[in-house]
Amino acid sequence: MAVTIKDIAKVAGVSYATVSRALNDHPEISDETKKRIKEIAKQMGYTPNAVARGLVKKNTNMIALLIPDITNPFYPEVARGVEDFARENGYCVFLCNTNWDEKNEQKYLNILKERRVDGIIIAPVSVGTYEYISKEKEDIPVVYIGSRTEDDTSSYVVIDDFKAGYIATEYLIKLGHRNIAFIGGHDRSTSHMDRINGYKRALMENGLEADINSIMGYSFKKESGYGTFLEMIKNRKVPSAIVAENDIIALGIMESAERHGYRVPDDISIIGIDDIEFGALPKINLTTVAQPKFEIGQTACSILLDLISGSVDSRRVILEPFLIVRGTCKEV
Amino acid sequence: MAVTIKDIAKVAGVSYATVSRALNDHPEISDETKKRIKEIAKQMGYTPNAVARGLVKKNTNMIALLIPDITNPFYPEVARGVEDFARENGYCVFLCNTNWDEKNEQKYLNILKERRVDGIIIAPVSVGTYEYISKEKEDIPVVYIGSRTEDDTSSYVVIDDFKAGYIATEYLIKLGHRNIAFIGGHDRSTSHMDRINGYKRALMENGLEADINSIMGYSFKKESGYGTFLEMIKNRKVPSAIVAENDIIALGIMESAERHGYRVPDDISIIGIDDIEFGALPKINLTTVAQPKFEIGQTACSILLDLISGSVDSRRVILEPFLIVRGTCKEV
DNA sequence: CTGAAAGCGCTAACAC
DNA sequence: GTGTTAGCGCTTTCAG
Repeated sequence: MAVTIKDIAKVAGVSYATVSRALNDHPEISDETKKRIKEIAKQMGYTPNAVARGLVKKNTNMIALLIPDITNPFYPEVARGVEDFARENGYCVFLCNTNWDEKNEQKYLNILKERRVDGIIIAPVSVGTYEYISKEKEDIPVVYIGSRTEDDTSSYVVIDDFKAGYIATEYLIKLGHRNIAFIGGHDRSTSHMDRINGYKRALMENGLEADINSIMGYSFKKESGYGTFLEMIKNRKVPSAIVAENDIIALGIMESAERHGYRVPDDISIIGIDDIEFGALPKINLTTVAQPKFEIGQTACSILLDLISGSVDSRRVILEPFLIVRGTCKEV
Repeated sequence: MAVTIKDIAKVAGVSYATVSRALNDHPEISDETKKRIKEIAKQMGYTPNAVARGLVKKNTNMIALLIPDITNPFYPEVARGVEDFARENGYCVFLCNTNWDEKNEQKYLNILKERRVDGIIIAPVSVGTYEYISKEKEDIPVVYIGSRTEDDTSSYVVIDDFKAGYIATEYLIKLGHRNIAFIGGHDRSTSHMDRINGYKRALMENGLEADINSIMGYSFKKESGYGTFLEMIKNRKVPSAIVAENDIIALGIMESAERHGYRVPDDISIIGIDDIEFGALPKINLTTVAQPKFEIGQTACSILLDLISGSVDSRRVILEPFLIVRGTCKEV
């Protein structure tokens, strides 16, 4: 059995309240006693029990970060931002991978609530997450990332997704493309809808039609890019350029194109959104609209800690996306 | 304040022990009362307090996974294996990114101990981790991944790293290469030493010299590959082929080669170890020695849960690496 | 400056 | 089948 403050008290010949105070550096304890007790604690190999402390203090100094896909390099970079900020402020982050599954997400949310984490940062699987979370929100602070809410009592950190879609499309248009498709995920996502709207707007402003049939895709994974492009080939509807909703989808499209005899960017131009590290490899050289990933994580964590401390009620931050021109788009 | 079992007891007109038993499906409680109490609990929005339960039950149903680099796609895939297995068995996994920093690692280990996680799976930053952990091992079950220990009281899951280094080098030799360098991380890692020994053995068995100067690198990150190859160029010591200790280092080497006028595989052959997803992209097409990533995670978690339940004392598993021939190596 | 004692929310004997 | 009670390890009034 692990050693407790009672054991220490016995050895030190003081009450266990004194031990608790000494170990927590309470000002009312004499420096001498503090030093003596800390010494004894160390020698006895004492490890404070955070579970017991959590029970009485009603906080755990743990926050959770729920992400849908740990294998998409976008999220690890966001996680780094969260972790860095959390660590500097004495919080420990519990990283949970929901794997794009609402069941998993709900389960984690439940467990996290039971574990009494102090707060949650979540990149929701879909807008369906909102109604589920809204119930608990009173109990536990939540910051959304990559997904807006309509109300102004929630907190979130997003990029201007409309603008991201717009920038990508506009760039392609300026390159002379007239037949531009959009391949993305499902429509139960605010960022998806916003990006599509940005895409449509850019088309319209340039007198191009936003054909509904040119908006495709089914998930936020690489396969969606691969499979959807394959579909296009089969249907003989390969456009001259594609806006991919994110970089891994873009990578999937490139892979599919490559394997079926289409050269990028000679036969088809592709632009992504996110700016994941692997897109920058010279062999890939993916043109993309970047998100400030690390900053998203940092900002979200900063807001969450403010929420926890009660210094703010809610905060919504919209960061700016920016174009990174590399080699997967070509003038026509 | 959250609702507790006492509140429920009051409403239901029973003692709170009864509530506890009903909620935990104890057999001694009549089905009727169970149903009634569960109904009341639900209506009152009760969430069990896992902190309090943890205090008395002395377990938390949480395990931790410590990885050195969440941005190396190798680890997320291992994490998926751990998570899947853990989830199926009612455990929650706490993912911690140590960022190749021993300080962070120790800090996490401490926090985890205080939080009384039931067990830990760790890919150590270096062999220095061992001495630090050995102290706690009696208290809390630990499974190492990607790193062996000498003693036979520890548990680990690794691949045969010697063989991985050997297979990679032998393949290059069979392709006709005579001047083969090795670029890897630091030597405070068992997998590093093993892979190098495999590399050396393959060279020796084929009558080639294992020149100490051809073993280079300084970290397990992409930069190590990039920078080290640059060094080779400067020193006019570019070999005809390189064994990279892992795939992201290989990617770094390829990037460096590419940017400095070396074509892969025409001017230089490169083989990696790991088989990360991005290496399989057609534009990259990295030849590599694969590790069963998901299986490593699964197996480690399975062992850990056995350790926790006490059904085994320790277990060491060595998985087989296997060659995946793609396009970055060429016959000379 | 330190001790005594209550209590955080829950589980698990031990009664009845 | 259900209630009573002790106690998990700790923090925090309240006394002194």
